[in-house]
Amino acid sequence: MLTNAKLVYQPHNHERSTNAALNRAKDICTEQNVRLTTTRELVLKLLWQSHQPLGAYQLQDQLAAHLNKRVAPPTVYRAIEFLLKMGLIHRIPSLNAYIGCPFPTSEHSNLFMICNQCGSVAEVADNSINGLLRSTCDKVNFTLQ
Amino acid sequence: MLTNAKLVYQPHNHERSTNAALNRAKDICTEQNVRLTTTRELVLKLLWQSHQPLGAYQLQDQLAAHLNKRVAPPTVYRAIEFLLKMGLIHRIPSLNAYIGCPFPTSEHSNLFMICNQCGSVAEVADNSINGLLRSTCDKVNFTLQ
DNA sequence: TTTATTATTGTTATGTTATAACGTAATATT
DNA sequence: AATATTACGTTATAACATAACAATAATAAA
Repeated sequence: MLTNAKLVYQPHNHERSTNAALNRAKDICTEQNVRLTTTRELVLKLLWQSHQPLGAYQLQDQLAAHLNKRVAPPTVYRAIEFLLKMGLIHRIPSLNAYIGCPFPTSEHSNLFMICNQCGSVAEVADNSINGLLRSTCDKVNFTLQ
Repeated sequence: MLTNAKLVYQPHNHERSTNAALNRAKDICTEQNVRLTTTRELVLKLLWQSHQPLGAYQLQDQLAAHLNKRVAPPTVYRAIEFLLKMGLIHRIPSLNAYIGCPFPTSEHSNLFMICNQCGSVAEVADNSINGLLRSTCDKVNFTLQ
């Protein structure tokens, strides 16, 4: 089972894990021949620094603060769209919020544990859950995506 | 395994299943001593007639058409809130849409199969999935809700 | 039945999330 | 350097959701 639950819930070197994630992102983008521009990287960094999911307009505020200039929604949403496409972040629909993906290269269905008290989110990728979901989908003639 | 997949995807007596759902709803509300008012019942009916999830503003339009008068968003959202609380409908966050619950009295975690082609949604309640989710939550110190 | 209480609905305004459209700038390709 | 492609800036607006308060209807209490 793959999970970042410990990383989320236990004391750890935050800056270090953020840097690791950013470096992984750079590698992935280089390999895919796409550009991790300043804005895109900053959004990713903000999401990793938070460890709680952030909404698009929270990102907008923080982005504006860091860049010392006005930032319009499309700027944020473009960065989000890019990062989603690259598998570097996830959208959590029930929160209208976004969060860094701890294992961007691994093929996995997304399962999130969302704490109703503190709002933190841990991600879990589990083969047995995946398998069971897949077979259940088969039963009702769906294909798991 | 509990699912309404066949009901969603195979020819069936639509009016009949809608009426069944409405009657069940009436029973539940009577039992719980709450009122299934005209608006609430109509919203539930519209959701059942559709069999595809409907957004709040689609419901607003249809509601207005049926009642022959202007209907404001809060009216719709209040009905939705009530029906959600009674377990008669579900919200599907990834679609910002709502759908009738086929087994409102059964305790179950919600699992939705959403067709990317046609937009139809089937609901599945499966004990083995539930169990696996629960044990996975335990592993990472969460409680399944 | 009259009054009091509670639940529900109407109405206006506004908050929050997300995208369309179009122009400009930066980067890569030839 | 000229051209094509990709990314960004800007304005406006669409889509989804709720706050606040007034009016009305249903139910309970007197």
